[in-house]
Amino acid sequence: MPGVPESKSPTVYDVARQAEVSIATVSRVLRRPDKVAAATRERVMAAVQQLGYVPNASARGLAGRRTGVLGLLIPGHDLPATSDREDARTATGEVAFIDDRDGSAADPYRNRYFEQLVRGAEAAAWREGYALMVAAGRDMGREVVMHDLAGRVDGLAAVSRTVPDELLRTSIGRTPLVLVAGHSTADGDGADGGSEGADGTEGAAEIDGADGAVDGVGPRGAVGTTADAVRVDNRGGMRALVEHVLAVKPPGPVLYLAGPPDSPDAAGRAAGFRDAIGGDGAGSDGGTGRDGTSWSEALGDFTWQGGHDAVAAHLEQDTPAAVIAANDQSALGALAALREGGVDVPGTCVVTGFDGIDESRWSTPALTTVRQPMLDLGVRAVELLLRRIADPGAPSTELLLPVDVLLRHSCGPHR
Amino acid sequence: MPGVPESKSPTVYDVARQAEVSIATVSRVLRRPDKVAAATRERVMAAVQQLGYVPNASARGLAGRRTGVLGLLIPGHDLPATSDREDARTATGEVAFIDDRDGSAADPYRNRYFEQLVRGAEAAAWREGYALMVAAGRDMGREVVMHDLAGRVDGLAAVSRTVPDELLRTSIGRTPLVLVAGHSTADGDGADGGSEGADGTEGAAEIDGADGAVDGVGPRGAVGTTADAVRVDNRGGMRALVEHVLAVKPPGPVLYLAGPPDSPDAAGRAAGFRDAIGGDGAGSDGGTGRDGTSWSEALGDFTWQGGHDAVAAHLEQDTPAAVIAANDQSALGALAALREGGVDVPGTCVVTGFDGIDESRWSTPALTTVRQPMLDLGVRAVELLLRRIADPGAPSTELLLPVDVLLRHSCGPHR
DNA sequence: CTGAAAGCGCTTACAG
DNA sequence: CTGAAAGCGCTTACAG
Repeated sequence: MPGVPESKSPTVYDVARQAEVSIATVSRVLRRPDKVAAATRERVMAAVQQLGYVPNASARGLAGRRTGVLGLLIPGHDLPATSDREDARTATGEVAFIDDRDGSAADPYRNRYFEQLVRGAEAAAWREGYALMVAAGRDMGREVVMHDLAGRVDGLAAVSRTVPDELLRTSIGRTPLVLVAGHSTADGDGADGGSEGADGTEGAAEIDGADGAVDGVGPRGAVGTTADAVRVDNRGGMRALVEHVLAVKPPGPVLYLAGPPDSPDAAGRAAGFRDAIGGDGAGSDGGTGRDGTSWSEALGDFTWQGGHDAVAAHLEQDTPAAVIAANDQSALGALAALREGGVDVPGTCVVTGFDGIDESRWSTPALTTVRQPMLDLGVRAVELLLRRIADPGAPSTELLLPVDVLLRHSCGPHR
Repeated sequence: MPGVPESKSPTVYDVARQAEVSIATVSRVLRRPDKVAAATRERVMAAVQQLGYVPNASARGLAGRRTGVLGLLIPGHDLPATSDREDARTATGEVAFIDDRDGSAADPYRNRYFEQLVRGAEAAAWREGYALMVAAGRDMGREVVMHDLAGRVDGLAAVSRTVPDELLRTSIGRTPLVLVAGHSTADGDGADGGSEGADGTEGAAEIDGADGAVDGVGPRGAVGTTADAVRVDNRGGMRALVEHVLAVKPPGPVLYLAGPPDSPDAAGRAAGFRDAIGGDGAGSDGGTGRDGTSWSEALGDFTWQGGHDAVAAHLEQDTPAAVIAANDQSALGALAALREGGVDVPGTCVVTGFDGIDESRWSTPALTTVRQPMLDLGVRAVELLLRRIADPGAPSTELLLPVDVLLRHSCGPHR
């Protein structure tokens, strides 16, 4: 292969020499082909082909002051320990047999909630000519990951509460940032308090002190800077769902199975419930709705067990005609408690969830729920980020995405 | 905020000035802290903190001749058209109601098959100090994506047949490459022919002409270069599964529901079936196994419909005591055909699949199947890639990962 | 339409 | 242990 360097990648200089032009022209052909004479362009392209030239993204990023990469930070778990993954077998032909009649062999480490988000963001980014770099916040070293990411990208979309606001502030520096609605999925991560208005107003996200990176320990800045954000209409979705339930449920009282008090998602959904039920009792834990329906509230924690236990306890005093759960997992727990209590769903009592997780499709009966537009969330986050990058000084935007109600068997016939 | 530049990100020079050291020392503190005196190190770290310094990854990549990024190329679909995503509503409070009693509202664009792969690769990459950049091959512009990716990463893992080998060769240039086992999921993508031995030998993957980038059109190089590869033990998994089935199935003939002839996965699984059934007839489409079991083969195409139709047609002549399908989707189709034909599963006939897709858990009866270690596939691909990057001249490696058999109700009681 | 030249922000031998 | 200097491979005004 005469004249072709085997070991080293060709550079603009190699291409320029081969095409007998300057490196400026090579660059122009690659970036703004219309600015170059057709004949020259073809010579250069031929040289590019021949040499198998691939532009070095680092050099591009450095010279052009943009990386062409967007970052996405999502919650995530660490890998299962190697010993769990590998078992003892590595050789071919050793096959493990697993009794999975209960379906429990599904990977517990899987976090499906954000897969769609990633897909949406990824597609939108490439469509706009950006690559997407995804990082799942590890329990260990989130700051490291953040920091690392911040230096690699032109902008960062972060799922709310993936990292502490403090970290966002100091790590990100001047990197454009978009906050993406949090998640209601209970995931051991605990702290679900954060940037959304706890009253369900879902106000703009605030990052305090984003103005100064000088003092990392002093009092938070009095004037918070507002970041762009994309959220999901928790409140409107729950309102619509509950209005539907009130129209179709059997006569009798309603039980609202709430989420944890410190979750903004839970707060938004609770507000939607109150919007729909109306009447007195707003703010308290029970009352009579505007249509005369009597209702009460039980406290869940977004987990299956929490939902199960709360409903089981409630059943000892009363049998509801509807259980409105703040999320799917607790609704699934409620379903189990009702079954154990001999309550027919949806005949005697209808049940609804919120989130649209896979399990909601496969429960018996299948769960009526509100699906969050995770794909769109990703797309919008990228769009917002791009806007912010294009105009760093623009006023901050907050998008509230509409949701879908998925009608399934758990809320009975659809009159 | 006196002395703090608001608009421009601080560089090593700013840090050096603040800490009263040279930029070389700043760099050293960040990369090899042990090589710097403790006092100096602390001064520099303080300056880094104060200025909110974030290293520029492009500059690092350029100077250090490595990007610290690994690429992963997976098959993928484009985003649904905007009109499909957005509907007419954007305002809050507009909620769509969707009748999902049949569970069909699941996102058809979703490709779950690779989500685990990505997770495994992502986690492994970060663990090793690399970031991961994922690109889903778009129908349009795969080459563009590939090319773009190649310039951004230190190495690339590509799912087999995501892009044509030709493209791999010319686009990737000198970027280290690892091939990851293909997929058997029928996905409209069609061409499933490729790098695995069609006889089930699953030999090393060959990329022809990887030696020269000079001639993009001439005859393929006579000596193919072998790329590293990670594969899944299709053959061993199917063999183990079938041995189990032979032990538990009701008396009667076996039907092997094969995959498309041009699929290497299908070939590997078919080979595993023949290993297990033994006896004569190897290579033909039926015969008598070594234990006297009579068997025949029907051709499927990895789709539900293909499996359904093939089995429905078969039922007109014979009722099998076991249907071994080459993948889950066709097994699910087979299940439906058997139900329509009034054949009791697993009482009269047992059924098995291959892949471990979600739907296999939720079918009635739940499907016994072989689960591919997708998470591990991602982890191993990254490990192999890192090894290759560390030693470009090393002989190529091929890993064959063991699989799990998931025993569920479709193959009856487990004696 | 094209070229010469500066510069993007780091890392890394090489001296000392 | 620390600093001066070269250089990584591009892009982008600025001239012409």
